[in-house]
Amino acid sequence: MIKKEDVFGKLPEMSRVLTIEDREQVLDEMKVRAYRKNEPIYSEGDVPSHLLCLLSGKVKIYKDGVGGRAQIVRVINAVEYFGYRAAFAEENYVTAAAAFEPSVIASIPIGLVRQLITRNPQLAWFFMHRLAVALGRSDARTVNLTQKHIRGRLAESILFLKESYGTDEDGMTLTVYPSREDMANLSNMTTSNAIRTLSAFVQEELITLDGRKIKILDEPALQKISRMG
Amino acid sequence: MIKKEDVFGKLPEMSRVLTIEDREQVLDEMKVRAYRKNEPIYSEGDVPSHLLCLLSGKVKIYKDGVGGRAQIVRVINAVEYFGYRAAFAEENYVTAAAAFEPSVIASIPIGLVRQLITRNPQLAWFFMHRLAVALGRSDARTVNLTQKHIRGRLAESILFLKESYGTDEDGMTLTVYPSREDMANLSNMTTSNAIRTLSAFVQEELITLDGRKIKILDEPALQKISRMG
DNA sequence: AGTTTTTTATGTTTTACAGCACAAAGATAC
DNA sequence: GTATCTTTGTGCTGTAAAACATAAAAAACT
Repeated sequence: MIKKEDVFGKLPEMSRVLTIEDREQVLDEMKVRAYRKNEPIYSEGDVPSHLLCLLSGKVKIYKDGVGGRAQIVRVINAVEYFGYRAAFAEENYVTAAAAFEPSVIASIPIGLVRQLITRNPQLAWFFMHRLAVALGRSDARTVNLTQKHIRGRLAESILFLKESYGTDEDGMTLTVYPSREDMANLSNMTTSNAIRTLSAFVQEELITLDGRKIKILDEPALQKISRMG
Repeated sequence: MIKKEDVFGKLPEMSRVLTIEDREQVLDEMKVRAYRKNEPIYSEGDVPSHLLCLLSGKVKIYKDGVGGRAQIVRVINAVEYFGYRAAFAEENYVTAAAAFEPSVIASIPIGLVRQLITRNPQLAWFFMHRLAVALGRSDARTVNLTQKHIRGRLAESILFLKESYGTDEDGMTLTVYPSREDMANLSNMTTSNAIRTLSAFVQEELITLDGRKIKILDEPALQKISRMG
């Protein structure tokens, strides 16, 4: 059983800037639930009703495109808010979210969040900052995914996962275990090509693979491949 | 000569929600200048110092990618704010901006804007809303540009320009006159292919071309091509 | 344990698109 | 008014990556 009192202290910024009364209201209205691996969290077209906060686990935000091919547009790491863009834009979701691995997620009704933001300029600035950073990343991603060649895109995805989720103590082994299909959906390529190109990277001793475990052997080389396209 | 007093009334949201004192401060610190066609407004890597507002004209936001190929990520129509993402993210610009056609732009120091936002929840919400909408568009664009085929991407760009800048009284002729290279940079393709595919659309009587003037003849067909990829 | 389903792997074929090359038409400069 | 530069237009060639086809391996289910 998850205690909401313990959860509140983890919420970024909110635990820092809210008044006592606001804290109590958040605690009162917040819900917490666990998601199984690959379990959907929300879907394209859904009406956004809550601000979500990933307390533990890993989440992917993706968009289904032409011919059922999905593109992962963003990944979420604990402890981070997500799922608020659509609500702030007053739109339905244009993306879907699913758990990469078993995850625990807190949700706070969006109406309450909007009140808090109105009352609290620090919190407003916090979310503006996050949105602005995300938009910059998204624009960069658009260009990278469209202009780079397969090897460049895959190299970038590997580095992106390292950036996003970090590594084991060895500093080399990714702590996320994506399927080949996930790698393809990150890198805008078919699963076949993700498999093929990963194999090529192993051959060239840039990485090693152990099932879904990816270990980076030559990060500078990957960076170069990513940059060159 | 442009009178700043006349300009203030045009500024979205600000002219509506600011206090008298804040209005005066904005008027005092605001600058207005004109840009010639294709003149750069800011460049990738620049430090953002001002909130910009396009008073008249048209602006493209783009990013240079691999091999000098540019990708237009967003377009701005009057009267609309732009150039604030980087400042809000506390980053340097990751994109560049240039005038599509002769344009007049007001600029307000970003420090002042941040003060206004802190004092004024309505204004904060306004910018959050804009950022959230832009992020959704950017994510959608990522998928469209990566997954659709050339014809789909070009059809989408034509519809995108219609959405963004509108049409003449006939409801069919775009009010923006992009070069073939602009069309290519919007649609993630080479200039040759933009030319070729535009010609194909003319052949198929989906559009007519008169120099850079694009007239849509069969919008439903273009929408279908855009959707199908 | 055995059966089915999913994931990974690899080879082959096809094609969409980039990359030239070149020419004509327009725009800009001198 | 001629020369130069830019933009537009078309044809041809090469290739990167998708599409398709199997098969082995791993995982999930009975």
